[in-house]
Amino acid sequence: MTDSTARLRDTPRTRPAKAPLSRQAVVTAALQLVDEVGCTAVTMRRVAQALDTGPASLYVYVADRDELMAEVYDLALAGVHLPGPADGDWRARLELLISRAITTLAGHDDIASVAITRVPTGPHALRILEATLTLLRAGGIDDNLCPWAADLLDQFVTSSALELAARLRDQRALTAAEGAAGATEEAMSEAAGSELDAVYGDLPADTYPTIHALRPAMTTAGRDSHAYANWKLSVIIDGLLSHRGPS
Amino acid sequence: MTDSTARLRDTPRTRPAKAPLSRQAVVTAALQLVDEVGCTAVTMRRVAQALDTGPASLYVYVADRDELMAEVYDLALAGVHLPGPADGDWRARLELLISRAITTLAGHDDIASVAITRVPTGPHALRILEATLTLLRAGGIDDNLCPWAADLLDQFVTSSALELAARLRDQRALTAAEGAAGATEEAMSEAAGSELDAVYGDLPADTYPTIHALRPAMTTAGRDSHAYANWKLSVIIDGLLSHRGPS
DNA sequence: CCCCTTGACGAACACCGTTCGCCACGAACA
DNA sequence: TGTTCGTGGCGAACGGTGTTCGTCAAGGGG
Repeated sequence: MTDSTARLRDTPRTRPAKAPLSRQAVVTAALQLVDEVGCTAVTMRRVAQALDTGPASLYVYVADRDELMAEVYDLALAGVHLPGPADGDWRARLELLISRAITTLAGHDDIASVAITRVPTGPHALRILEATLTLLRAGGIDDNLCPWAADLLDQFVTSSALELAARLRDQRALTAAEGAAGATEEAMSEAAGSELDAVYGDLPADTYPTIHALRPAMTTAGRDSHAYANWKLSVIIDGLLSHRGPS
Repeated sequence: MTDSTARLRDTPRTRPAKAPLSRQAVVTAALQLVDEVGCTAVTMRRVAQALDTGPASLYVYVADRDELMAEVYDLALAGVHLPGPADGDWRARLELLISRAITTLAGHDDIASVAITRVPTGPHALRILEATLTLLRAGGIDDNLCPWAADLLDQFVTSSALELAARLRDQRALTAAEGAAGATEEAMSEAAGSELDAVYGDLPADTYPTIHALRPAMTTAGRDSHAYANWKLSVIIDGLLSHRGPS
């Protein structure tokens, strides 16, 4: 008896500034948790624990885990600053916008994966879509093609963010393992080109002649460079421009 | 006693042609299950049930669920036929190869999602990579750029397959719901342009002027047409070609 | 002052991936 | 031929998940 009443009185006293538990608080805590433990490890129980409450309390503000993650996705996109006139012409601005979107999303682990299941319709996603469409129009892309082009770019952003996030993640895991065990040589070789080079290198030359012939260029060493990502983006924009004149 | 011996004698007699439970049998059953109930619904328990055994038996042939899905992914890729000389020049063949990869993958629900987490190194993935690289070289793409170009195309295949699979899935769910309830009007409007058009349509014109201006072209009606996917692919190839001359 | 709506939440349900340990079976060997 | 031993098959269980239900306390309206 006294125990329960004491606990009831103590709990609010121990946490007097406890969050009023709004929808925004839930989403913010979830995003922070995504950054700390990764996307798949963000469970309703952990989010609730971060707000020190029970899992059932979250469902007052959020219908699903999916809906929560969609909200987290849009909150992550809030960190993307739109390029301004000082950033150059339309093409420079577009490349900057896309690059920022990719790096920002990849900075929150696999959060971009929610954009695969459902088309994002949050305010920040729309803000970026609006900016993208404006820049494409400024580049002279045909009005009928702009939505398609924006969709293609969005597809590129999502997949690039996921790829980058995956690389960042197992790079982090690698350095962590390196810290634990002193396998410097193994860690070095894996960090440099991962075991993918070994896979391509050990391929029989008669079955895969072209892979074998291009093996020096297949190394994943230069893959993490910004030049690679920028090259891909410029390829897409060049392709869009070649479709500008004719419908 | 008699019960147990009877059961022991009956079980093999009831299932005399029971599969010897090989790795291939597990993977095949998993792929079939993917087609029937969808990717996320493929659980170890269900795969085991399809082979009428227990979940623990699968771990003799497969280390993880991840490894199983990776194997399923490669088995799915076995269904894409490589274009031959009769299919036209290098560009026509490349476009055909990419299109086939997308539609084949999308035909097995979200199976392409395994290509996001881990780089596919199965035999069929390598077979397709080999063909892609060969066609790119035939197109005059610089040898140093071919791996990058192949990676870009692969990224495009994966994301396009996931997008297409998602559309196929909730299109199927829609027709199923239509069959259950007779909401013909609602189903029609949703099937035609989904609720995405409504989202874009109800956007305030002052906050999102470009989206509003391009609204007629933003309709998702024509999005499922093959023309759309082909256009995106041709944009990428055009972009690659514009990088052909200079390094 | 009482009632009654509503947010908070403990407990539970159904299910998941994975592991442990036992059991029966087939082959190798005496 | 009899015995032992390694191994595939698998029942049972563990720790975890998303989600729901029914209860409970608090606060505003009558």
